[in-house]
Amino acid sequence: MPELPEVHTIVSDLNKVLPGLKIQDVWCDLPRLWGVKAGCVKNIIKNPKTLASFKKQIVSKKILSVKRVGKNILISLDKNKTILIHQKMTGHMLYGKWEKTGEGKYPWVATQKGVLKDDLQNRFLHLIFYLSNGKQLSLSDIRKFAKVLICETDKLGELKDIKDIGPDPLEKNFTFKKFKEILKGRKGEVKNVLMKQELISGIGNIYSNDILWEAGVYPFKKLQDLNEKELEKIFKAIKKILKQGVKLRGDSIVDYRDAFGKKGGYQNFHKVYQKEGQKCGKKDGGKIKRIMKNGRSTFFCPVHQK
DNA sequence: TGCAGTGTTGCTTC
DNA sequence: CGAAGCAACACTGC
Repeated sequence: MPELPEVHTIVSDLNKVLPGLKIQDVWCDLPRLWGVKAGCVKNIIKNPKTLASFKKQIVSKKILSVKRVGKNILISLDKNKTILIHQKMTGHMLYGKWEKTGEGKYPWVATQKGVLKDDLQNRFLHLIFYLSNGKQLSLSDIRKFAKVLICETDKLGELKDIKDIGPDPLEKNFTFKKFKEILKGRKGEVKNVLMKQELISGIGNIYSNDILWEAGVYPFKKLQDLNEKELEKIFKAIKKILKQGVKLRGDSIVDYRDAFGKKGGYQNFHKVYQKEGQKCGKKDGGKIKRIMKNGRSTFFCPVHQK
């Protein structure tokens, strides 16, 4: 699930605790995470086929830093290795401590007090890095869509996941001029376009809905029909809504947690997302409508989003 | 009970 | 190029 604000929050949390630690061991119960289907690229990634070979590449390496590229988390290690993690729908990285209590479906139990006791957070661990300070970095993922791969750091740029990704909308150099250049000559529905990671990185279904509400633009309006003023409103809304998401530490409408297991706050401030039937928050706003399209729900105010 | 829907992406078809 | 459907998977809510 995580979109830019959620990934941003996790990455900044991890950066406070991980740099300097060594990875001492790895546990994983999901062969897909290191197997052939993990999107490995020939000649860049040595496509490990066993957990042992996966481990071999990272065990005893030191964590240097954690970065975000779009919705990807990059954990850079010494000896020219980088772990790339895409959390997809329900994945999220947790920092804490768990113990394996059995071989059942949910063998892990949190062994520290506080929010990590939350059942939801401990039932779905599929990958655990054991760290040199006794703590663990874990991937919790209900639906098991997450993607993890290990790459030579100096070849990161050759990875599709990095190479084919558009600019980050919160960067200062993401200006209105640049935004227009990216969209120039493109067609298609504006909401779909906003969610295209190869054009702009980090926006998903929640924030694209709310961004277009903020901008007052109909989500299925064609890009070629937008005038300068509408484009500017969308540009400003992207910055505003994403910043709000970051400030609130992400959206925990279902299972998202930050790296320490705490919920974000954006779910309490949705503009239209999952608010079908409720009144739009703008003056003279209508009743929020939902349309299912391309397999995803779109929410908007039929009165002021034209 | 059964099925539509869920924050993502990539592949296929039209 | 773009829209649409589906698959990967497990759970929730109607």
